[in-house]
Amino acid sequence: MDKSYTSTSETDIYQSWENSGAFTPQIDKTKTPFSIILPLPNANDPMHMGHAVFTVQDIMIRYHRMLGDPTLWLPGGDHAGIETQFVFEKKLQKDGKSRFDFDRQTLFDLIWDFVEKNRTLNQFQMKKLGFSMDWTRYHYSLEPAIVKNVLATFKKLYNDGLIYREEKIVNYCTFCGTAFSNLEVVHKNVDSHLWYIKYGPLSVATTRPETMLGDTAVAVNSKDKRYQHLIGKTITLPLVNKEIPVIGEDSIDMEFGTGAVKVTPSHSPEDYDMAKKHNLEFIRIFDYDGKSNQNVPKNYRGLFPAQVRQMVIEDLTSAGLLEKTEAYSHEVGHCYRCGRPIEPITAPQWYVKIAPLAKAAIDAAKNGDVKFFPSRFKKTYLDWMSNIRDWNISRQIVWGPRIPAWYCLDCNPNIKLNFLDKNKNPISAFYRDIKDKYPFEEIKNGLQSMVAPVDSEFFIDEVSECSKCHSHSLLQETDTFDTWFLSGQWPLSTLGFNTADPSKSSEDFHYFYPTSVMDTMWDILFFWVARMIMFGLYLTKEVPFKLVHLHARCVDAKGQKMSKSKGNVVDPLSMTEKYGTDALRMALVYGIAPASDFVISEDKIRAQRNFVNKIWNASRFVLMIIERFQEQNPKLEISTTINSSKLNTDDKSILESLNKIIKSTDTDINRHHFGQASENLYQFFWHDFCDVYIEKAKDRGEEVVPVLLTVLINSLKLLHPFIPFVTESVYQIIRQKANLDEPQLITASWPKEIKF
RNA sequence: GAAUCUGUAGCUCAGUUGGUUAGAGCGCAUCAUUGACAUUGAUGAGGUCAGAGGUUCAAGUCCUCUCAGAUUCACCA
Repeated sequence: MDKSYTSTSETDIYQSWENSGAFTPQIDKTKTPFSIILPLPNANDPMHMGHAVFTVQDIMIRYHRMLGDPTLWLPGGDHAGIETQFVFEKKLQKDGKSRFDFDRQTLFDLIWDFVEKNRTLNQFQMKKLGFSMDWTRYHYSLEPAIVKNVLATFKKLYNDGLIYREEKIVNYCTFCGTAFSNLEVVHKNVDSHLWYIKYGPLSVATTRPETMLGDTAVAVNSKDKRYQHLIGKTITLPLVNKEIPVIGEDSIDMEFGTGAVKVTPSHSPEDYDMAKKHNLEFIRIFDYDGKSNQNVPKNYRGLFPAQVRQMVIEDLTSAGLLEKTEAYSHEVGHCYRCGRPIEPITAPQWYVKIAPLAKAAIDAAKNGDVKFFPSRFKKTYLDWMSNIRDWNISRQIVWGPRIPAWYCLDCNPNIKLNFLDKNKNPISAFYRDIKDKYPFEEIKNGLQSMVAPVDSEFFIDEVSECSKCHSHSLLQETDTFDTWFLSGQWPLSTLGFNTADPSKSSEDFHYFYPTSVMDTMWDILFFWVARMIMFGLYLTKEVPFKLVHLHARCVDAKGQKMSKSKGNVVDPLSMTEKYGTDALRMALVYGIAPASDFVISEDKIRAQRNFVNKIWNASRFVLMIIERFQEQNPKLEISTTINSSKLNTDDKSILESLNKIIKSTDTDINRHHFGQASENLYQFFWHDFCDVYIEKAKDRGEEVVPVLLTVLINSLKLLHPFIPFVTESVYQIIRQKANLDEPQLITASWPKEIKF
C-alpha cells in the first residue's frame, strides 16, 4: 500500500460500483424498498456546495442498501424555466441581441441547444461526489413522456373545474416580460415619499403618484366624519379631469395620511379588491412592456412609471395641487430574478384553484402521512398552506411547455398578437386589424407572444379546425407553465405514473411510490415540496414521500448565502480535487445540525482529509502487522473469527466500544443526526481504535489479528456511507488478504452486534 | 405586522428524552517522535453555556421576560 491515501482511484471505484449494478435496485415484493428522488438540479447549471450537501441523501441510500433494502436514488435534471431563459437572455445581451429578435420557436430551439451542451455536466459532477444514483432511471424534465404527463394533469385539473383563466392583478416584471406567483416576489424596504395630492374637496396621500392617471375612485372609511358627506358623490380627478366616485370602505385606516386613498384598480392589489367589491372601472395605464398607454392623457404616453411620476409631480406642483411631500419608507415588491420593481398589472392568466388541493395536503401533514424533519417545519408548512391563494401557473416566457389551450383567431379577433413578419419586422397588433394583411402561416411561424382577452374561448385539445366557425386559424396559448407546475409532479413523472390512465402506471411506480424521504433545503419548501404533496395527493391519493427532510444550508465564512451574483461560491469539485471527495463529504456532515446554516471552510475539509488518511494508514499498519506475523508463522490463519477465551481486557474494551458505535450509528442515522453519527465514528476510529487499541497491539502477538480485522472491517462498513471511496479501496485490499466473501463494500452487509 | 431560528472555548460549531468534572475540529502552549501516519502522538491553557427570573432533587437542555443577531411569510395607501 502507498504511504498515504490518494484519491486518484475514485473514478475507477465509481465505475466499478456502477458496472456491478449496485446502484440499480431489484424489485423484490417481499422486501420494503427505500427510495429517494433527487431534488432535480438545473440541468445546465454546474454543481455548487448546496448540491454537495446531497451527501446526506447518499448516506441514507448507502445505509439502506447495506441493510439489504431494495434501494433507489433517482437522479434527474430540470430545464428550470425562467432561470434558464434568464441566463440565456443575458448571453444574448452580450451578443447584442434580445429575445425580441426571435420568434418563439427559434428562441426555444436556441435555448434547447444551449442547455443540451451543459446537460451532462452535472451528471459527471454528481458522480465525482460519489453519489450512488441509479443512472439507468435518470430523467430530464423536458422528456416527451414527462411533458405529456404534465399536460394530462393540466387537463385533469381542467376537467375537475380546478383550472380557470381570469384577469386579475398579477405580479408582473416588465423587464422579464412575465407574471410571477406571489412566492417569486421579493419584498424590499424602499425609502420613498408620501405625496399629498389635492383631489377636489379632499386630499389623498400616496406612494405612487404616477398611477393617479388610472384612478377610478377615492376611498374613505365610511365611519370617517370628515368625509361622510362625500361618500356617493363624485370628485374631479386632477390632470385627467374626470369625475370619479368617493366610496366608503371599512378597511381604510383613518389615521394614515389624510384618511382618503386614491383607488387604482389596475395597478394595486388592494385597490383591485376594492374595485371588484364596489364595481369600479378598471383602467390599465401601463402596458406589459412597462410603458404608459393610450389610457392616459397624450403628453404622458409611452413613458416608464418613473418618468410619469416625475411629470405628474411637476404638473401637480405647478397647478398648486401638491400639498406636501413626506419621507416614507415602505415595502415594495421586486422581481426575484432581475431585481427590478414589480409592476402590479391586471392581466389574463391561468390559475389553479388551490383550496381543495391544499386541504388534502394540510390533512396529510396533520395526520402524519407526511412528516417533517426537523419537526418545526410542519408548523411553517401548515401556516403557509392555510393562507395559500390560487396559483398563477402561467408565465410569459418561451422556455417550457406551453399551456395546452388553443384559440380560434376568427372567433376571438381581439387577440393581441406579437410576431415577426416574413422580413423579421416586429408586428404588434390585434388580429382583427391585420387578418387580411398577413397570412395565418406567417403569423404562426413568426409568433412571439399573444394576449387573449379573458373572455376568449379556447379548446383544451389540439384541433385543426374550429368546431364553431370551421376556421383553421388556431393558435396555441403562448403562455408556458410555471416551472414548479412541472417539477411539482416530479416524483410521479419519474416513477412512471400515468395521469391519463393510472392503471397503466409502471411497476416502478407501484413499488417505490410513495418514496421514503424527500431531502431538500427549506427555501423551496413552498415552491416545490408543498406542490409535490398537493399534486401527489390529488393524482394518487397518496403523499409522494413519507418524510420531508430539510438539510443544512451551506454559507460562506461571513454567514452569507452562497450565490453566483455575490461571487462567494466555493466550488465543491475543486475541493474534491485538492483533498479528495471523502474529505469534502465528511466535512459537509461532520458536526452539523439539521436545517441550520453552516460554514464550509477549507480548514475543515483539510481536517477531514487527515482523517481519511488516518483510515488509510491504520489499515496499512494492520496489514503490515499481519504480514509480519505471517512471516513468523506461515500457517497463520487470517480470519475474523473471534475466540472469546483468548481475549484480553483491551480486546474486550474495543469490542464493547465497537458494539456501542454500531448501535449509536444505527440510531443516529435513523433519526437523521448525521453530524452526530460522523462525529462519533471519527472519535471511535481515531481515538479508541488507532490511538489506544492499535498502540497497545504493537506489543502483542498474533492473537490480536481477529480483533484487529473485525474492528477494522466493521469500521469501514460503518464509515462507508460517509466516506465511500477510501473505505471501498481499503476494503478491496483487505478482502484479498483475508479472503472475505462480500465482493464490494457498497453492497456488503451492515454491521451487527459482535458476540464475544 | 406575523412566525421561526440563533446566542456554548480565540474561530467554526456539536451537545439525543433535563442526570456525574460541558465536547470536537481548527488555532495556541509545552514535550515526544530514526519503522503505520509530521496528513503523527502525549499533555495542557482556554467557557459564571447572552442576561434576569422561574419549575425541579437536578437546567446548556423545560417555562417567562429582556437584550443582540438571522431568516421566512405578509396586498396596506
